[in-house]
Amino acid sequence: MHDPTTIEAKWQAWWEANRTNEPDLDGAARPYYNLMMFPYPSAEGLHVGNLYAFTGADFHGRFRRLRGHDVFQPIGFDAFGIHSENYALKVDIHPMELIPRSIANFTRQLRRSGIMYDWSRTVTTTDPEYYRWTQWIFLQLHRAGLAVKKEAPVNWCPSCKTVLANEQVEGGRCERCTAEVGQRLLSQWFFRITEYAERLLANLDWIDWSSSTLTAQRNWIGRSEGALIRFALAGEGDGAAGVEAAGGAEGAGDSEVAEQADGTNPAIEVFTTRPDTLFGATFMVLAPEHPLVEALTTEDRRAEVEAYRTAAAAIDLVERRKTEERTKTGVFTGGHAVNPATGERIPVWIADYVLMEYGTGAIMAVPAHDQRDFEFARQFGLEIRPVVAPPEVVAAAADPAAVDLELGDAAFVAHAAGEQLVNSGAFSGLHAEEGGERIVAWLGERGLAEPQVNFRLHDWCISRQRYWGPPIPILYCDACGTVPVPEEDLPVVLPHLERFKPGDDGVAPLAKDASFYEAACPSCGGAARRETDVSDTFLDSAWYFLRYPSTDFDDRPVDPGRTRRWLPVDMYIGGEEHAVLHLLYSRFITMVLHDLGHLPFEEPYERFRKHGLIIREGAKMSKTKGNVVNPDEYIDRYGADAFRTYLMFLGPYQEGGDFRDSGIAGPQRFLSRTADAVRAAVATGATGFPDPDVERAVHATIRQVTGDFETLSFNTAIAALMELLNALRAGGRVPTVDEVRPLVVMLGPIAPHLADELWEELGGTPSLFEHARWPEHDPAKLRTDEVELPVQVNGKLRATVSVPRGATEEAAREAALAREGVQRHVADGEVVKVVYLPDRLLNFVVR
RNA sequence: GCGAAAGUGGCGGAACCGGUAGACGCGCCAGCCUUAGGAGCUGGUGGCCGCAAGGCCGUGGGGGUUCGAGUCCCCCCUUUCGCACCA
Repeated sequence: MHDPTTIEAKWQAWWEANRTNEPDLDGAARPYYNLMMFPYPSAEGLHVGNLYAFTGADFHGRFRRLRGHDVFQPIGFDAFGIHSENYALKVDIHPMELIPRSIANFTRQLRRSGIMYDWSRTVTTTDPEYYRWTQWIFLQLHRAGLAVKKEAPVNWCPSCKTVLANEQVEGGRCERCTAEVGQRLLSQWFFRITEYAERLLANLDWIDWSSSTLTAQRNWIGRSEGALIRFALAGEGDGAAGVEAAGGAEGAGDSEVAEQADGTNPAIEVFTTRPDTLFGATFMVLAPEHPLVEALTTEDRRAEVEAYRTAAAAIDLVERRKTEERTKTGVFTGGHAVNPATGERIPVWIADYVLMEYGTGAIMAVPAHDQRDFEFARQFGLEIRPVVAPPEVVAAAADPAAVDLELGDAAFVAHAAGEQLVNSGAFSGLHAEEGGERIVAWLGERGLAEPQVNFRLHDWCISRQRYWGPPIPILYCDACGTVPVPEEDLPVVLPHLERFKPGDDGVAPLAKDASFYEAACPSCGGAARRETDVSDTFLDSAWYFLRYPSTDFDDRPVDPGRTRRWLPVDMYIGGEEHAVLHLLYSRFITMVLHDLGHLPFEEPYERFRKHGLIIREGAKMSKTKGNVVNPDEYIDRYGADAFRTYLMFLGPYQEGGDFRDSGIAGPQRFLSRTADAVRAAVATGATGFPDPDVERAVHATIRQVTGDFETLSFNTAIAALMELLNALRAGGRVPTVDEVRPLVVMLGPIAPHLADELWEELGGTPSLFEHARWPEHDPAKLRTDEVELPVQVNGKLRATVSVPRGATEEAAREAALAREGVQRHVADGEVVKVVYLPDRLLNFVVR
C-alpha cells in the first residue's frame, strides 16, 4: 500500500515551484482554454459537487495537455450576491471580512485536490479591480441604449417592509416573519436582452453544446410565431351582437370596426399563435394590471374589478407562477370589444391567468380551442364556439360554415394535421394553418392584424435593492437627469457599511449612506445622487472568463492580443443548473461587446458540456439530511488521487452518479497495484514487449482510453486501465517498463501525483505533463491471426469457434458444424439460410 | 400540463453501426498468507434445473419489425430533472 500523502505534497510543491501549470499566455503555440464554472465561495467550504465538476474538467484539461496543447485552466471566485450576504447576516460577520476567509479556505481545498489551476491568474468578483470593469460593461450597454430604467414588480414583505429575493419567499410567505408577501412596483434597471433574442436563438444552431442545454436555451427564449390582432373597444350601446360578418370576407369589415381602428378609440391588442381560431373568440381577457382596465370598467362593475385587482397584486411573484390545482378566477369589467372577424360585441374580463409580462397582457379567448380559455368559459358560463374540426367531421357536414362540433371536457387544440376551419365565414373549409394566414392577411388590409413573433424571454432586470454587489454606476442630477459615471471615475467602490441589512423602509442599504450617494454631477458639477441599487450577481459572472487571460492589465478589461490568442473558450464544462441564466447572460454580454467592437467573436463558448449531479447513496446531498461529503476528510484518508479517480469512476460524468463510501476502495487498490506493478517492472529492468497478447492489450487500451477521453467517458477510461493492469499482472507476471509506460502516461489526467511520481521512477524527466506525450496505438498491433467467432442457431448463441482471420464462409461453417452443440441444434431441421459476417458472427437459420 | 433524460445482477455501472448482455468496480463466497488487521494475494459470483455435459429464463410491462433486439417502431407504466397559466 503506497502512501499518497507524501507524494502528493511533493508534486504539488514541485508543480508550484516550476510553474508547471502556468502556460505562457503570449507565446503559447497551441492555446487551449479549458474553463470551468467558478464557484461561489461559501463559508461551509468546498462541496463535493464543486469538486466533481472541477475534477472532470481537469481530466479533460490534462488530457488535452498531454496531447500537445498549451492548456490554460484558471479559477476564480463568484463572491458577490445574496447567498454571501444572507450568510453574513446570519453569522453576523461582515461580508468584507467573511469572504476573504471563505476564499482562503476554498483555495486551500482546491490546491490539495490536484487540479491543474493556474493560480497566477485568479479573478474575484468582489475585488474593486474586477468590478470596476463590471461597471464599465454596464456603461457600455447604457451608452448603446441597452440599459434602460423601467418599473417592475418585486416581492415585498409588508411586515418587514423590505424587498425579498425569490429565494426568501417560502410558500407565499416571508421566510423571516411569515407575513404574506405581495408585490410592489419599483423603478429598476434592465438590460434589453430581448433585442438579441433572435440572434441568441439562431446561434444555437451552430455552437457545439450538450443537446439538453441547447434545448433548455431554446425553450427559455421561447420564440413563437403568430399575429398581433386589434380588437376595437365597443361603446356602451353600439355594435349590436351582429352576425352579418359571418357571411364572408367582404361583409366582415364593417364600417364601425374600420372607424375605430384609426386611433380615436384605443383598441385592445392581443398576440395569438392561433389566428385561425379568430371566429371562435367569444370573449377577451386582460391581465388585472392592464392599463386599459380602467377605461373599460363600467360603473356598476367598478367595485368588484378593483377588489380583484387589489387581490391579484397581493399575490407574490413566486406563488403566482405556481399554477397547479388553481381554478380559474376572474371578473367581468362590464366593457366590450368588437371581434374584428365577426363584428360581434364580446365581453372583456380580467383574470390573473393572463400575464402582463407576456405578449400584450391581453388575450382573445377561444374557449373551444384553448384549454385555459375553455376552463374559464366553463367556470363563468361563457359561449364556447368551435371553429376548427377534424376533416372527417367537416366531410360529413353539409356546410362547413355551419358545423356542430361536440366538445367533451377539453378544448380541441389540434390544428396542424389537416384540421379544417368551420363556422368561420368565407374561410370555412380551409386547412387551419392556411386559414390562419389568410385571416391575418385579410385583417391586415384594414390595419387590424399583422404577423408577429413573440418571445417568452424577458428583459434582464439587473437592479438589486441589496448591499453585497457592485454599485450601478449612475448618478441622478436635478439639472442633467440620469448621468452615467465617467469611465475614468470607475470603480464606484462599495463602501464598508456596518448596517447593510435591507432597509426596514424599503430602500436599498446604500441609500442610507449619505457619504456614498451624495456626489457631484460629472456633467454640471451640481449636487447629484448616486444610484443606490447594486447589480445582479449574474452580471459579475457573465464576463469573468473574458478577464482571466488579461488579469495583468489594469487599464483595460480585456487585452486584444491575449483575447485573440485565447478566446473564445475552447471547452466549458459546468452544471446544467446554469443551462439557462448564466449561459444565456454571458452569451448576451459577449454578443453586445462584440457589436461594440470590444471582442472579435460573438459566442463565448465554442463547446459546452454539462456534467451530471452527484448524489449520496441514492439521495440528494443536503445539510439537513447530514449526508454531505466533505472532500477534506476523504483526501486526508485516501489521498487526492484516489478521491479523484473514484469521483470519475462512480458513473458517467455527463450523467452524474451515486457516491458510496465503500466504492472508493476499488480505485484506491487500483492505484496501489499500479504503483506496485510499475516498481516491480523498474526493479527487473526488463524492456520490450515479450508477450504479443499483452502488447495487443496495451494498444487496445490506448485506443479505448483515448476515445473515452474525447467523449468525457472517464468511467470507462478508468475501467479500461484497470483491465490493462489486470492483464499486465495476470498469473503473477511482472510487466516490463515498456509495457507499463503507456499506462503511467494515461494515468496522468486521472491520478496526476502518482503518475508524475511513477514517471520519474521510470526515468522520465519531470514533469510528466511537460515531457510525456499521450501514447498512440498502432492498428497493426491490434490484429490477431485467429478470431473467436460466435456461432448462433436461429439467433441463439450455441458456441464460439476459433477460426483464422478472414476465414471463408465454408471454412467457418465447417468449424462450427464440427461442434457438437451446434450440430445438435442444426440437425433438428433444415438449414434455410446462413448469415455470415466474416470475423464477427455466423448464424444458421433452421426451419 | 409542457419540455428533457432515464429504467440492465445484491449495489454503482458496461455494451461502437441491431450481432457472444452483465466489461470494470463494490459487496458476497471459498481458499492462501498472517504478530486475525476494516491489510494483501488467488479463484468464484445474473436466476432456475442438472453430478456433469448441457438446457431453460433473463435488460420496467405489452405488441411489432428482423436470421438476430438492451439497442429500431407503436402503446403503456415508473423515476429524476427543468419550466411552470407564455395565449
